[in-house]
Amino acid sequence: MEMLEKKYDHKSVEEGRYELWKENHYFDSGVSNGEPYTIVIPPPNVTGKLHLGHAWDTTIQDACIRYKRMKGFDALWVPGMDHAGIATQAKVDKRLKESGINPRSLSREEWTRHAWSWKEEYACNIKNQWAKLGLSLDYNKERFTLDEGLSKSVRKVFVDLYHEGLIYRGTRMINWDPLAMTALSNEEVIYKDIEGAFYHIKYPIKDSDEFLDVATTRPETMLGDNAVAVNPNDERYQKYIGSTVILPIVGREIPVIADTHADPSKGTGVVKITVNHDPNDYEVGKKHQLEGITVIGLDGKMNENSLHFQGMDRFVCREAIVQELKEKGYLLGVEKIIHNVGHSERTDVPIEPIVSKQWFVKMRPLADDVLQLQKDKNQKVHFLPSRYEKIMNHWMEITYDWCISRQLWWGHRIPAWYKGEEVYVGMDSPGDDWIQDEDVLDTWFSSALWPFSTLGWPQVTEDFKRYYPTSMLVTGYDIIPFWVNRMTFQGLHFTKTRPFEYCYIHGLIRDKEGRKMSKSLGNGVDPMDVIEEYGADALRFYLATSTAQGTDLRYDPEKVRSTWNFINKIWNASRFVMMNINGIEEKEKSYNDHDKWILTRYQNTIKDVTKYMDKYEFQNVGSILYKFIWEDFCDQYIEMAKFSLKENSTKVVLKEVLIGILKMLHPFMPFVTEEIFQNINASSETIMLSSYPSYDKTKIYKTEETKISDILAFVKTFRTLKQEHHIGKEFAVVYQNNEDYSFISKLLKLDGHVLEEKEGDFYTVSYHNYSLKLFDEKEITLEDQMKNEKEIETLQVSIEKRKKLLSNDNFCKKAPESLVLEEKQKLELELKKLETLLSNRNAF
RNA sequence: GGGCGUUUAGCUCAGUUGGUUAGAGCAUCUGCCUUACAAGCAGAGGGUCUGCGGUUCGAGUCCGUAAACGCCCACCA
Repeated sequence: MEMLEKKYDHKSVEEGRYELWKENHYFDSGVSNGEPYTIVIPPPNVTGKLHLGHAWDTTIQDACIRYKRMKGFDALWVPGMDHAGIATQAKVDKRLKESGINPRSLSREEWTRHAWSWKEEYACNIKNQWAKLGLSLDYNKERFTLDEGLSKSVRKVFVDLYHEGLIYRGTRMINWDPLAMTALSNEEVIYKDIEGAFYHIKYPIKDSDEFLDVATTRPETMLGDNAVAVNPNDERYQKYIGSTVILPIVGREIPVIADTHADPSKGTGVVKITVNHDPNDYEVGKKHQLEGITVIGLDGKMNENSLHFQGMDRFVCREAIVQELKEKGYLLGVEKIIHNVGHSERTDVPIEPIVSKQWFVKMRPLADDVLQLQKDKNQKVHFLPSRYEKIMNHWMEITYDWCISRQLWWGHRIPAWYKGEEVYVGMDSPGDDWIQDEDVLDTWFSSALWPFSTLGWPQVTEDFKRYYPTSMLVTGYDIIPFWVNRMTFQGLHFTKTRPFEYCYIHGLIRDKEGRKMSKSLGNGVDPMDVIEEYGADALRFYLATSTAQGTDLRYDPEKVRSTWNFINKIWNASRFVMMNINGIEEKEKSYNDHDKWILTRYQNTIKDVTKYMDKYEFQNVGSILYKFIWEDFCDQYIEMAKFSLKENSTKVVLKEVLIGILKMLHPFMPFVTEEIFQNINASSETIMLSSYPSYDKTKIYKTEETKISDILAFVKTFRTLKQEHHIGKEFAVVYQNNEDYSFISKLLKLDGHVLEEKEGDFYTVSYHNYSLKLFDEKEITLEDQMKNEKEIETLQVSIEKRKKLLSNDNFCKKAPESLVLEEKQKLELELKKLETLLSNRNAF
């Protein structure tokens, strides 16, 4: 046994440990023949560094995996990363531009080579960060969304869905990102409140002096207007239905149509219809057979249909048009408003609704299957906390077809080939004279298959058979619509089962003021910096145990620091144990009272911790362990053990309880627990593969536990009284009776203070069966008496309340018997205490 | 418009089948260098659990209602 260093030094403890674990294959699955327990990591994007949110997310998973592994499960944690289409492409383009290369001047093949080298670089960074965090990932199973196997499953899913009629190609109005120059799904559009205006424009009625007041937030689209609509029931405008208005500036004639889309209560009740630039108008246009005119191009600039505005950016054009309308007398007014505008999730530019030919997944049948699944208690995905199930179900109810094609180079190429008008969808090219679709699939299309594609699907591999469906998925609530929902319907459709039994949802990490961590606010925290300062163990324990399931976490460095203190405490307690267990005999049958006290509490701790680990309530695990270790083990037991260090039983108990503590902490603080464990066992055996403590009721000693607890309560009463009355070193005590006072004397360090008998004023200190007289040399002051009186008063109130409660027939009849008994005992204790206080009063 | 969450000590948060003296960390106050740890030890103070109403012998916990803050979804010419 090597002695530990005097101080806990997280750097030297963590240094090199991960590499040893990895080399020794401790992370490998398939070693245990226990029941499989599987988690697939939410694959981080290969676009940058891991942030605190990743650290949180992966710590939770690692804690689960390590716990289950110690419990004898065949634990598999699948690592991997996501190619992150738009995000990565944007980063690669940016880097190319910075080195003076126009990314679009490269061929697709050349560009892709750059992207892969980017991927290698960032994947390497991420793996280093995983190592720093101590994640026990099985690297034998590592996957990347663009690797060969996963690409094959992506194609298989596409092809199958196509043949089932659940994927189709069609011309629809979609969300277009003019900066990334690609289509987006509805989920990738973020609505933000921004300042804008209602522009009231005069649309003159043909051959008349009259006009219609049309309000719009997007005047630039008027160049493409196809009609003006009023509600058929709106009396104000009945007479105009069927007439013609002249589009200002443009001079084009467009009809006034009747459609319920026009809401009489909104604006002026007259709405312009721009079929090609608004989703609602698009629908109206279809109904009324209006031919759309596109005026904004894919790059967000006004196109050849926009007169002298051609070439202007859409927002520059807005200003220009408003100016011209004003000059020509068509502008009736401008009304400033705050309105919601859709922005691209990735590039943050306002999205442009455009009409385009894209690939879609037909959602209704797939979503209905999930809704059906969730009605089956035995087959459903169980959310933790359960309220998040509603988020998924709601999405499944309202979802519309998913636009899956992206006009990018980085991703899975759509397995569709064209020859003239012919379309072929299949796993491979049908021949050289066919041209493959240029587009790639939405990143989430491949992510949706992650739980099973990583395990070898569509092949029915050994891994797939053994580890699928997975046990648990851990992610933030913000990812539910993008990922959890899609994994669920794809998993269900293709594997006929839920992809994971449980879905553990955590919140977002915020700063101390509750703001989201973001680059623009500059309030982000790099987990690697925290690890440098306090170590991965402190960060992990803090992250895993600080909040209840599903709630946000306000990051507080002070708490990481206090977790470091906690580890330092464990470190020092371990040093104490190791200093005092020389010559230990491992077999021991007889224990003294305080040994039995801690053994009993230790067993109860195992029971509670196991219960909460199984329920994934880590907050509770954390507080139980913290309290047990710091208060029971360190503050109380170690102090008592100092009286019996020569006894083998105490050595055995110190070692047994410490090892149990290390094991229970290990899922959260893998490094330091391993370090101490190996030192104390003087072997290279790893704590990772040791067995988790299990509850043993034969080691519960109720009588002794109660007795020592009473003694400790008595000791506390004594100390409180001594401090409150400023009793210094000169004092004397006289015992009222003689039971167990040698133990109490040691705890209170009373050597030399105990007298047989003494006359004069004294305080009585008592708790339960223990009682003594405490004499102080200095006079008892008025202040002391006041304190005593105040205590008597509050105690009397409490006694009255309890008496009243116990005399309530309803309470005695309806409350559980044990509670009534407990109340009676409490009353008894209070009455005894009152007696003591009253006798103190008499002494004054 | 539909839904969800939060509101508990100065601050950040626990409190999961309702049980009567509501907990922790940090901060504050007092006394201690007690040989594992002063990043520590021994004590103390601090809360009418957002308001109102209800169910109950008993409510931080369940029900109803109001408010503040936050989030999600949908719509917004």
